[in-house]
Amino acid sequence: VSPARARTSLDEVVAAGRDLLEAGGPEAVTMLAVAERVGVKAPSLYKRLASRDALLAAIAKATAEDLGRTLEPLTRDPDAAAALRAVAHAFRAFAHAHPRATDLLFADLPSEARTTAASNVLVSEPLIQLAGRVAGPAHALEAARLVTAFARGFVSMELAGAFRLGGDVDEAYRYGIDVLVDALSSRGGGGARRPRARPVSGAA
Amino acid sequence: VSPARARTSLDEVVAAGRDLLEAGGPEAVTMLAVAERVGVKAPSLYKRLASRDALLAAIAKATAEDLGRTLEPLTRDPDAAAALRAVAHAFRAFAHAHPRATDLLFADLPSEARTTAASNVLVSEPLIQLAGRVAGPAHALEAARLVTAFARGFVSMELAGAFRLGGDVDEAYRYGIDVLVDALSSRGGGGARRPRARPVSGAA
DNA sequence: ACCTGAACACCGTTCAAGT
DNA sequence: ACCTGAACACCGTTCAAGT
Repeated sequence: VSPARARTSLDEVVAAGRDLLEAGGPEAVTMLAVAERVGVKAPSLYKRLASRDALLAAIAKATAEDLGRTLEPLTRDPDAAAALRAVAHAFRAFAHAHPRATDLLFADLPSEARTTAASNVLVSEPLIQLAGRVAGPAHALEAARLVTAFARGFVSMELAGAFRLGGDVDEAYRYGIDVLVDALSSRGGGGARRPRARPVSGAA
Repeated sequence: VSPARARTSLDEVVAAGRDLLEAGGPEAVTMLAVAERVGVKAPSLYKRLASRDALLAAIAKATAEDLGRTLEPLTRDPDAAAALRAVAHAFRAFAHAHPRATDLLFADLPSEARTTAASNVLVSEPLIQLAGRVAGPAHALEAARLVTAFARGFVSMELAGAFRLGGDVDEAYRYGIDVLVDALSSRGGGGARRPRARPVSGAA
């Protein structure tokens, strides 16, 4: 006789999870709510995913991929300092567009699978290379971590509502990024603020 | 007849919650586990706290107070740049000593009560004044946010295990703090690295 | 091969009743 | 005035049974 045909898919399940996460936070990502959204009963989800934690990890991974696709092209600007600033501002814009998912990317996961995603994207090859172009190859990794840590910290505090002492928050972010990029530039290799004609990889 | 006498207290309940949090993460902070620890049944906890969220908020608040007490004295060093570096390193040490609680301070809370605590401590009066001494009064708030965001971002990524590309993590933090403090100093008011005899509050 | 209903363990929370 | 046992709703997860 006819075996039951699949009524949903892993992608659909993850997409439903992302919607619920953005709409109501992690606590709204219930196996029951996800199941209802994809037109299935909760136990069926376990054909696609081992657990709710695995679902959250899958959401984090999908988000990390989106973020990576958003940022990567920006690292190619021949003006390395401008590229680094652009990446930082694009990260913040992404976080504003997907606040809960960005939070999840860094923070929420129990167990191991958690920040793997975030670290792989945000301190990944293209960003480290870019940081090396700005700060000099000897400090590539440290410079990437410096910018990443600032951006992540600023945005997470901002999303959590930690900036309630007034002041222009956009301006504070721009100030921070400018200070960082300028400092890294002047410590790093050659011309700090002069755009370079093309990427260099071993400048003194 | 004799009314039942109190078998525990709010302080004891919060202390039990902090122990459980540090030992097993937020999911280990169960009303049942807390109740067992203080020698009471779970429903009795609701005489002290409105909800589990209120317990987490109380834990965050207590942690914020500890952190504030740890950092505040360091802001008094007449050498403002040295003081700012010391605050940053002390914050990281605190986070290493109380990783789950520090995470909670910034991230975990549902509802409103959450990051109130963190923001009130980490971007509070003494820190803003200190940042103003380093970067000049016009940029006090932005400079405080810059250092705070970096420290919070770095430490949270570190605690989440996001730094697995090798490199000396201690050194990366020191590098970041030094770059930041130097950059703020040279942008800010008067003598960047020369210690000042006593705090100033309105330097050009 | 995927689906479902029923069931289990666990948890936050309420409440009537005890002292 | 604080304590408790019992109960409820909700949730993640398992599993035997259906197609």
